[in-house]
Amino acid sequence: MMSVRVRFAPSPTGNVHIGNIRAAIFNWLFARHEGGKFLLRIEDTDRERSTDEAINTLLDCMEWLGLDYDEEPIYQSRLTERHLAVAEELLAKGAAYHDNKGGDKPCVVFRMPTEGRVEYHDLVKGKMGKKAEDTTDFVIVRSDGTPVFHLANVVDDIDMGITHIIRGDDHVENTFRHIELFKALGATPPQYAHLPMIVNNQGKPYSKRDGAAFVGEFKEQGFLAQALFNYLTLLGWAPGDDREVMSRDEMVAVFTLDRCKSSAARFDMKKLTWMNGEYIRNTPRDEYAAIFSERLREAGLLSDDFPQQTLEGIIDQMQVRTRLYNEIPGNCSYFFTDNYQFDEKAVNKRLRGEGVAELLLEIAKRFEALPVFDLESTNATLVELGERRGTGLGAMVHPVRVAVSGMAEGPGLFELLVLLGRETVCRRLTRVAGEIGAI
RNA sequence: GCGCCCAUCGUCUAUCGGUUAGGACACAAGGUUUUCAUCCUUGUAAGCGGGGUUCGAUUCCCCGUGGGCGCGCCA
Repeated sequence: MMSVRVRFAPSPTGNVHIGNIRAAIFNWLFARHEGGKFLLRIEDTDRERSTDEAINTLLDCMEWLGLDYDEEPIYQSRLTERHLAVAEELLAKGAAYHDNKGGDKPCVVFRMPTEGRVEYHDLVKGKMGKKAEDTTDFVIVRSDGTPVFHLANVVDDIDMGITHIIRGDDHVENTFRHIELFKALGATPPQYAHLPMIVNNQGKPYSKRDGAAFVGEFKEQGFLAQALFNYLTLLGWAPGDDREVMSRDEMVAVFTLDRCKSSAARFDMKKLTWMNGEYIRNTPRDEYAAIFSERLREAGLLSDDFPQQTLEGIIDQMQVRTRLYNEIPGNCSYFFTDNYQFDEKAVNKRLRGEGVAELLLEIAKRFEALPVFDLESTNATLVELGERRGTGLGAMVHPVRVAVSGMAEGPGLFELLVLLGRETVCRRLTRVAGEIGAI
């Protein structure tokens, strides 16, 4: 049994599209499951776009996602002579011919069969085929003497000993051509598996206009590599049981191509975000703490003299509530500065009511008078006041939360108050009481 | 236009002829007159249409419909 060799063959343009990286992930999973090799071939024949920077971006993305490859990357641009030699071979065999429909110099065109059928068995789509008369000849060497994708792709796959080609749906038509190319070159065509496209809300291929479309953008927005990897794996594939959040080892253990779907999958940012939150909650606390602090320092909110114990308490409260690392500064700036933003809806709902200013001042006064300012005492204060006024605890809690944090969400109120400290809480309550109309 | 492919809750999916069609996201309600960006419970919600094959079709076949992809010098 020949051992599996698959490849990821991106053209380095500076951005790696999620559709492409999903194909890379599936290749990687397949190789690891089969105990085969996962190879990287950089199709850098477009010298204009294939800069060193673009190649480094590509390599960074793969490293970030943990897509380790098994042999030195192949750079297609260095193989041009080989491609052209093969074109000559095809010409000599009569499998290709010169043509100059373009007008200027002739190009080399590969001859497709004219009778019979071109068929292959797709590992995810099943039996595929079309009549030879429905196929058309195609250019393999441009009139400027450079090899075209089809030729280079097939020649390299032969030379690299590729056994399985796992790629996007949009290559199905090319497959009929490529198979004939393999045959004309006396090579056995590899096995093919075509993955469904990742589409947007309109069912069109997912592009930059639909939001983050490149791996780098997800990284920048604070998505975890593991979460993106896991989410993408579930687009067009399922383990067969009810598992969704899975470790890499689990996925490798059960990944097979026959469990891939053949219909397009819609990209759902909400589910990815949820999954990212799952991964963040499962991140070791130390690791989360480091990232948390880093993000706040970047935002200019955390200084070195911030009390460590308080910071630890904030981290405990925030880790379970973080879905995206980028949300961190915006979601808890109030812990670090008096200059926090007020959410307009929350203000309107909780602070605009009659008597709220007076209430906040009353609460501040009672907090000042407490012997100790902790969870129990602050809680008791508001419960008692709520009873005394006959309005209940809710009428106390919400205005206080919005006043001291500016938002309607966050840690439990009493945890929040204790972390902020009596001084800060009272200062804010007093200030907000005086400025309600101006907020 | 021609060719190829696809079709289960709003979304991602399970089901490989017999299920009360399951799970997850999202949404809604409750726990909670202390919030949700956490947690628990519950709920709403699906087989594109028409023919066959079969004792029985979401599942197999055909025809429609809808969508995607491709159609000689992008990759």
